[in-house]
Amino acid sequence: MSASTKTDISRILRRLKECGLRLTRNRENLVEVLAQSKQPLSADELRQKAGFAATDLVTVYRNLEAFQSAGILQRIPLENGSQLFELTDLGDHYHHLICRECHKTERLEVCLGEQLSNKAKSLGYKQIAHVLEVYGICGECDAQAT
Amino acid sequence: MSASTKTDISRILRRLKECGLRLTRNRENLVEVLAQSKQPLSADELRQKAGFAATDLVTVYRNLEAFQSAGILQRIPLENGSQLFELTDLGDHYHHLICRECHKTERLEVCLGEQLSNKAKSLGYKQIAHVLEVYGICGECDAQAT
DNA sequence: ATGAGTGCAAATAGTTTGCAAGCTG
DNA sequence: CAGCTTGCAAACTATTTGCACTCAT
Repeated sequence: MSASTKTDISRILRRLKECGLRLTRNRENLVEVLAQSKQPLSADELRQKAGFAATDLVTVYRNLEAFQSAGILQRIPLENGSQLFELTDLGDHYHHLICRECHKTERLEVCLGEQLSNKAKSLGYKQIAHVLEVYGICGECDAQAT
Repeated sequence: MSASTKTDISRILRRLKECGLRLTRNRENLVEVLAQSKQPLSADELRQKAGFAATDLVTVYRNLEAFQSAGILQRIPLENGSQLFELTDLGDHYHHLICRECHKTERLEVCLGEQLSNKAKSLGYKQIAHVLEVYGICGECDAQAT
């Protein structure tokens, strides 16, 4: 895992460079935290885990935006309007089952991407994207709720 | 349309009453606006269309919350974290193709509800809900963007 | 050295909460 | 008349923007 994570990281950094983004301490940190996290993270969790380097939330947001444009990051919307962030393989994306309490997530196998895009295109829509997420209370959180 | 809308409205109001909600001028107005709108509306659009009665956005939000609990209303999340609201038939719900510019929406036929719920249940999740929305730029908005 | 990247402060948008007064059943 | 509803003001959260300074290339 750690070996493959390491190569993942340098591959991602290379990709960022190819997109004309500069390699900064902040960005390296953020990519590393994202790559090592087994779960999608909120902007603030990300800042905390990135330690001293990524002190400012603003920087986190701006870099997440840049990462998304570079096609290496996906946003996962929560029911309350905030979001989690997760690395993806170039342009790929995933759907999830998400606990609304602890934000633990599991990837779902389904994806209707093509079907939905075709429908949208046939109706004259451009720049199509879709969201498919399932929310619930996981076993642990439900137990804790007494 | 207007005749059936009228019966729709009284049926909905009856339902609210059954749920222990009082019938106020505000609520009647909101239900009427929602029932007559061919498109889902934002909280603020709803307030404006409801006219003099529903002056306060706070009241709109509180009533939308109540309507949802009564099972007659669905929230549609947008990409920016805000939401649109739409009446639904008791507990039913829909998925949409939504223009990110003008918020025009079309209902989609797909719904993976059962499949997704089963998966989530099998993983020990409770209080399961899901979101499936498609976003794009509709033909008109794309043309206007020049 | 040039312009992308950053931090700080402040603004924003959408939504929520507290509390006193008003209205429904 | 009890207590659900409402309005006003204010708080809140997540996110965005402006601007001067810094750093990667």
